[in-house]
Amino acid sequence: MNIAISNTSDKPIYQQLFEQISAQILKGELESGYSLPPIRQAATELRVSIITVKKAWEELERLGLIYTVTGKGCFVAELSPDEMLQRRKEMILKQMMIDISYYKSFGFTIEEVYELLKEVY
Amino acid sequence: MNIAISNTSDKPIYQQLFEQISAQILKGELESGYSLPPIRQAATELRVSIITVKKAWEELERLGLIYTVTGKGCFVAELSPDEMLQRRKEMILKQMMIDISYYKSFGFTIEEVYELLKEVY
Amino acid sequence: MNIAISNTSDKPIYQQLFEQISAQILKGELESGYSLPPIRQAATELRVSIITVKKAWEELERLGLIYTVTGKGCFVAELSPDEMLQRRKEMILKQMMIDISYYKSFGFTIEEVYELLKEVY
Amino acid sequence: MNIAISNTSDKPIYQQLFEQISAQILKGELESGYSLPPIRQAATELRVSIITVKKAWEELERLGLIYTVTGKGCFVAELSPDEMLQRRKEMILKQMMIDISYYKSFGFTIEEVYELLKEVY
DNA sequence: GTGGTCTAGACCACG
DNA sequence: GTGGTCTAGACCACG
Repeated sequence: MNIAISNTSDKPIYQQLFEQISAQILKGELESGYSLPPIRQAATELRVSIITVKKAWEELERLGLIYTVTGKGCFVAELSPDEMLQRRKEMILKQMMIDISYYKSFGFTIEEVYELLKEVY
Repeated sequence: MNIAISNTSDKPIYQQLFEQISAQILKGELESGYSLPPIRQAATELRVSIITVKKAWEELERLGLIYTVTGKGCFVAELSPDEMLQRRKEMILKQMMIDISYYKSFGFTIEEVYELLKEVY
Repeated sequence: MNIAISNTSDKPIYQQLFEQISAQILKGELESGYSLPPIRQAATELRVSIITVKKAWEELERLGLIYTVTGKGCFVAELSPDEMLQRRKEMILKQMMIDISYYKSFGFTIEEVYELLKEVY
Repeated sequence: MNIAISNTSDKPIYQQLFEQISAQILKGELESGYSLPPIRQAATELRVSIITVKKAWEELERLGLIYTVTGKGCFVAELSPDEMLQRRKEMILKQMMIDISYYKSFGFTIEEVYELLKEVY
């Protein structure tokens, strides 16, 4: 588990957990079949509440990125490279819709947005 | 006042108000000297609380986009076209930093992000 | 009448009027017997409400800096140089008490305050 | 929490709260990491509304004097002694500019102001 | 009529 | 339990 939690971020902790682990799974950094640490252990290591970890795990399961084997634990699901790319796109496209409507509301064109993006990327 | 409030958005109402009005000011749609509607009237029209409107107005004043004349009302501040462009950039750059770190965390390059942006813009 | 009104100041307009005129009287810039402009005229010149001017004039009269002759207008009161100095001190001492308690609350000594005052005077 | 609220002061309650707590932080009386009382508890103790406390806390956070950890509470930020002195100066310099222009308008020199200050300090 | 402030109480997300 | 937000209504100073 290579996770960085920020307590002062606007993002809820469970959301930070969810995003970072899903990214690791979809980039292949966590291989299919890999066993996630037990909730209690993860909570201790990350110094967050068990409830928080559970919420993140549930969201991962809901999206089919992990699956639970009762009594054994949680495991990274099997995804083809194509599926992984597709899912990665979905993860950012949903956010992009929101981001873009914000940029647009301030009157920026796609080209202007691209120029600014390059500056800060 | 051309404002659309979404109750389903996770953005607080005062934040929506602030963003929409600041965008209108910085795009020149509300000219300098223009008198914003009295907060009580705005609250009634938008069907929100006075305090909610006040909070948005306060943020606008804090950024120097409007100013208050006691007993008279709130007015759009005078900004040069250069300042307006600069401010518009500031408004989205701060958000862009956050957006980009999200895209990056899922392993996308600037070019890939640009391609996806074009699709949905 | 040499008055500068700020609409964006925190100070109420009538207070600005009162302070500036009392300062001019107590510094001898407006001599005793000098006739203040009629309220309506002052209001027009200064582009403020009649009520505002009236409030300032009332405060001046309350402190004995001007007096009203019914049907004739308002006139600067007669004050000896000693009285004028005394009154000037009173005007700032009252405010100083408030200012000092603020400086003190942030832990500054009189010497430190003096050093800072010199920098910005 | 050692706060004294004055209902006779013309300073708003939230401003009094802000000033007193910021002074305590910047003088080192509240150490970094110290947990401020929950806003609801503070509101009850100080017999003011939650929103009033919130407004003061927001200003403290805006200046970086405290930070919020969701679900945990508000904590005093970490500031070096140098930063604390710098911030303390900033807090009174802004006010000093206003105070001085008032003293000056009544014709007092810096030396005269200093003499009067010593009398009442 | 205008803004400034305040209250008491409420519902919600997060942990 | 913690903060975040919101409401409806109130009183006040200023003009």
